[in-house]
Amino acid sequence: MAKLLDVIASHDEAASLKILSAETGLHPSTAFRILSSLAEHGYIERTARGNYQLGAKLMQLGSRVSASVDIRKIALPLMEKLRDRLGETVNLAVREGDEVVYIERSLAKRMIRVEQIIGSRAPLHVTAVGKLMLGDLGEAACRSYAKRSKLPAYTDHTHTRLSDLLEDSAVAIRQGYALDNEEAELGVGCIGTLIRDASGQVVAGLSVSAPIERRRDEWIEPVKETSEQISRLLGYHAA
Amino acid sequence: MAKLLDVIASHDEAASLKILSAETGLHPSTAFRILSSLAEHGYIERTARGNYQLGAKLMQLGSRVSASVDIRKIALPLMEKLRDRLGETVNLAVREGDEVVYIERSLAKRMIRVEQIIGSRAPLHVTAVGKLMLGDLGEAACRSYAKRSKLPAYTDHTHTRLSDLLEDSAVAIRQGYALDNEEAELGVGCIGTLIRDASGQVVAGLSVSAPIERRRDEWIEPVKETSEQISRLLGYHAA
DNA sequence: ACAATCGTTTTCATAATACGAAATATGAAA
DNA sequence: TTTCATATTTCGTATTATGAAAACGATTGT
Repeated sequence: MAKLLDVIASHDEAASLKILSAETGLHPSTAFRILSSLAEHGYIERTARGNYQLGAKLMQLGSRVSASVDIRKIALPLMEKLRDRLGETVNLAVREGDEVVYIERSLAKRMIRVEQIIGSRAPLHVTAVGKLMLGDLGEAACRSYAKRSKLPAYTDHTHTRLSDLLEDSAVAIRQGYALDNEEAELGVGCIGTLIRDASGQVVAGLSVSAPIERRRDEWIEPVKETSEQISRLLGYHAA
Repeated sequence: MAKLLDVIASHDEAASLKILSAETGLHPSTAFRILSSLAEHGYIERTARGNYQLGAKLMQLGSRVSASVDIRKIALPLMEKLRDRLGETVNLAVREGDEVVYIERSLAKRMIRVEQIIGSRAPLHVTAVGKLMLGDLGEAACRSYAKRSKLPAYTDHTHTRLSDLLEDSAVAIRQGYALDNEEAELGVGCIGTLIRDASGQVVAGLSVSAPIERRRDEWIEPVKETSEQISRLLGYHAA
């Protein structure tokens, strides 16, 4: 049953019994019976042509999944995979007021590594993820944030001028990732991306942190991919 | 399995095996095995205390349910129940631009009845559902609509003054239902409510239409209840 | 219009496994 | 600790799922 639902979900169009039995490896008559039972309970629906697609019941149940099913549980395995691939610390952060809070991490297995404490905070404008969140909220919200926070400098690389911040966050959104060039702490560079849920809302941010001289542009794609995978697991699917 | 998922979904907190086996009528050991299997596949998760709640997999699958799983299919049975209860025509409409479009109906079984043609349209400000949609969008959008449409009169009951429309739609939102007092056609009265999906967005409107002299205030509650049921089936659950 | 073909659905004998009772383990309260 | 309630595992039996094959149905080509 799980195989069938996965295969149906993997198709954009409603799929035929033949395709489903082939891709799951189930005997057609077995697949047929399971599908009939699923359809009876509303987990899948049949189109006019008799093909199968996911059903409304999944929507109802899906929407009731407690928000407390932590993003962390879902993200951690993928974060570890990314950490192993890049060899550097990977962080998961959410927004809380005008700060990002680190809620999960996967530490680099190295002597010299960046170590964010879970629960630690940083203002939005000094982190890659925070700048993306600002960019996502739009220029007005960004201006308002600047006014409230006064854009305090954490290092001499921090964007303390509104115009710089606006430019940086707008570019970040356009590119789908943000850099942090020693803006929070000297010697530390980050690459950050956003994570969205089923409703398209930004719910978290993913970032890799490394000593600035070790950071590589080649990491951008892997980080983007990982955050996209996490978003998909949370139900996001690009417009 | 379906029973178990339904019972889990019906609880706000994670439920124990005892509760689940009792409420489904399944033998505890049977329930245990099914739950274990569901958990293995991610359809449910276990809390630290060993209780069961819906899992992330349902979110993923739920979000992939094609939008083409028509609201109509889900709504029609409930519309028919409402029609049988009130004895009058029930309509389902969605917004399209500055109009509502009727996409489904359940006709009264009477000689004299209101008959909307599926696919027919009406401007927002002359229908109960349309006024609710305007109210939901807020005052600014309502003003902008009035400017664009010029609020043409369909009968001498139509609200053609912006102030009347603003007042009416704001009241409608506050009450959770709207009336149409011969505003679209003389002799026809409606009671309308909104339908929302899992993300809380308004996706459709439900209305009962009857000759104005037959319409009763007692119908308001049944109409509200029915639209709430449909919203729940679409995954909406009140904030 | 008819046969042929392909995909779906049903039937049926058999093999697999789900079932419930009971035994055992776990953990919270006394 | 001991006790009690709930959760988990075990095990023989009964139920049900399975795949092969047949029946059915729709679509395509002749």
